[in-house]
Amino acid sequence: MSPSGEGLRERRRRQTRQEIHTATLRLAREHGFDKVTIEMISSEAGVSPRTFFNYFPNKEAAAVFGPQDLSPGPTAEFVAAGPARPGEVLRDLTGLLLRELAGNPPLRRDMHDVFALAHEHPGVLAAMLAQFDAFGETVAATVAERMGRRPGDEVPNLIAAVALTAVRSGLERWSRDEPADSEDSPVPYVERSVNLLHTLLAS
Amino acid sequence: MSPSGEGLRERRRRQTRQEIHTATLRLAREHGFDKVTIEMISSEAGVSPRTFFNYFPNKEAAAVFGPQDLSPGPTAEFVAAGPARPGEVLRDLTGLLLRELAGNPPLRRDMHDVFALAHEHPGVLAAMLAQFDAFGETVAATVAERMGRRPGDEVPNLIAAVALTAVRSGLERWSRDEPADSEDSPVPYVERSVNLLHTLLAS
DNA sequence: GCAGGATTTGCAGAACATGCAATAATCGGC
DNA sequence: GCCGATTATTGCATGTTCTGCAAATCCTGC
Repeated sequence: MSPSGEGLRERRRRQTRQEIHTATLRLAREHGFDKVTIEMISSEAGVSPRTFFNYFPNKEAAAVFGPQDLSPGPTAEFVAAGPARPGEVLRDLTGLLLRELAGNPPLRRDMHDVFALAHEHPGVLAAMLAQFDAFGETVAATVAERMGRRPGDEVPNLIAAVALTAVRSGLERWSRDEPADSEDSPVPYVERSVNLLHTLLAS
Repeated sequence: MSPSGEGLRERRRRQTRQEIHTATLRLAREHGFDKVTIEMISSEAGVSPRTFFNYFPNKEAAAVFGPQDLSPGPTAEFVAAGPARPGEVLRDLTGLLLRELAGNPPLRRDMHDVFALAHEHPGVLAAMLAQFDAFGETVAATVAERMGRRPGDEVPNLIAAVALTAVRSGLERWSRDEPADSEDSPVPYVERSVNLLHTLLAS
């Protein structure tokens, strides 16, 4: 295994995945999502069509491919804060997600494209929601760890799901209100949704 | 137009839709979802394969097709209760959704099948989440009406999304814990999630 | 009944998706 | 550096999905 914690194999794999994804978005922007074929995407990404299907089950999944994990640093901090009342954990979690988003400009650009696509193509929306859901599971696991509960426990599950719902709601509005090329940030929008959520709790 | 409020055309259309849906679930239970072809479904439902695609874009959508609207009576009551603090509206809404579920046994049976399918087939999960999301929009419109806010306003949107998240979380657990053929009700599960949600807000 | 519109259907063809087996690349230990 | 084992890529064959189009059929309202 090479010096870094991750072998060449894994790195290349991650890279190919990313390349297929960005190729999909680029081509969709250029020609319209449903004029784009798997063949075009594969060739743009420099792999065979058959390989495309080793990475994604379909175009929609390739378009919405996003973050699988929270970044380790802030997460460790979050977990270390230890057990607390559910409401507090929720508050900390929304804060964590917000910082995650604030610190990752490429992710935000990607998100804007994906939401824009999702508005016009039901299949993309479905794939995006599935992606959020999957991400929610990993978030729930982190929350469970902090709370000293088993993974799969309903409390962390619900906390994660509610937090992500608020985040998604903010991103949704952001993607609708802001034009594609503006150098805007979704952070204020998401903050707004998150605050609304906490207001909801307090009334 | 015939005596009832709805023409023959509309009724038949709704009926065909329903028939394709139940045929899909039945065949999926019998043969496994991915062994089922559109041709099988169509023939089981008594339509041509081409007609299948007039109703649904794909197998997944046919499998998860569910309620599009809240029932009129309870909804009118909900709306008539008039403006209130967001937290109260949320509470009323979760109550409404719960009663909706409690009063509709066929829907529950359907839900169990759909969730079970979704557990094994990512594409079905994606379609189901999209279905929930779409339903969320109509719920949000109802909430907006009650609160005297424009449709699309972020407050009703978030309230609807959060409520449905809790409901979904309960259904999720129910479908995992209860075997397929038990004559159980998801209501206690959903109640549990809803109560948890309100606890979350209160802490 | 009849004109107008909606629905169903068949057909043709492109694109999607999967299993399988051959080839090529990487890995870890020596 | 080399080698056996593992993993990834690719081409091929094949059945399925999905769409556009035009013909035929069926409701609807008058």
